[in-house]
Amino acid sequence: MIVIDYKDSRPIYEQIVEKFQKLIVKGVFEADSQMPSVRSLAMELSINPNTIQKAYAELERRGFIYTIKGRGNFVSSGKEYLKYKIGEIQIKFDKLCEEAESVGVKREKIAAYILGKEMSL
Amino acid sequence: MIVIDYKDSRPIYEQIVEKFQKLIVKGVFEADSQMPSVRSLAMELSINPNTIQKAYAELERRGFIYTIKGRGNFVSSGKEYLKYKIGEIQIKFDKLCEEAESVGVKREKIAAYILGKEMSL
DNA sequence: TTAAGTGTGTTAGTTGAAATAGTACACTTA
DNA sequence: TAAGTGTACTATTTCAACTAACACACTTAA
Repeated sequence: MIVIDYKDSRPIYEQIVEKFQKLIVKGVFEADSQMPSVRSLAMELSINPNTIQKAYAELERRGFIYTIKGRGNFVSSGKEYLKYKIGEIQIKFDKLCEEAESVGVKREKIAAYILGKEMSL
Repeated sequence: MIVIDYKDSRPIYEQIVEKFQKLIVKGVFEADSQMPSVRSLAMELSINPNTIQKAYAELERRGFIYTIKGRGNFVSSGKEYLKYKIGEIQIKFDKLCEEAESVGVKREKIAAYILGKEMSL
């Protein structure tokens, strides 16, 4: 199911995150179904359990899975990740708006630019 | 004028960039006045000329100074850096808007959020 | 209670990209 | 031509990210 590409320069845990993320977004897994345990997947891929752990922690941070200590990792209900992602985007807009204001660009101007009513900031 | 802080974890060239940037923004240097040469400043700070070169290249990229080969580096006219910075911010807004649209957030909604007419995206 | 499963935390080793240095080259001016 | 300037190439160093080893803690079922 999951294959590591050692020609790929990206870290292993990142490859794992991406692959599960795609599968979950596609709806391949049922909500609340159990993920492979960190040990079994590590064994299958011949890598250290900590690397799977790191991937799972990131998937949890992004809202794709949730963890119950001693029981395992489980797939989140489908829309959790969208909520997470929009939250992240909102934070980025907040920071960027502050940055723009610090160089004299007003919010009205930003809004107009985004709506295509102004060609530049 | 410029002092390196070796307790500071940031790289030397970055410290130099920041210090000159602040001085130039403050208007301490006249426009078109000459910067210290890479060699003289390197000598003064007891570091390699390439490190100064790297700092100056970054300052040029940001629009704070300009270079004439064989002659030296010179301070840009005051407003160059603002133009640069606003350009950078514009690019970031473009990317962020695309990202938002990819998860179903419309531009109208973004504009409304930025203007404070909506509490969240 | 115990055994076998699960995740977690701490520490140590590895490795690759970024930072810095050494050196040689090219342009500008007097 | 000499003494100043910036620049390019390569080598070395350093440090943070990644991965691994191992011990600990929780959950469940027999």
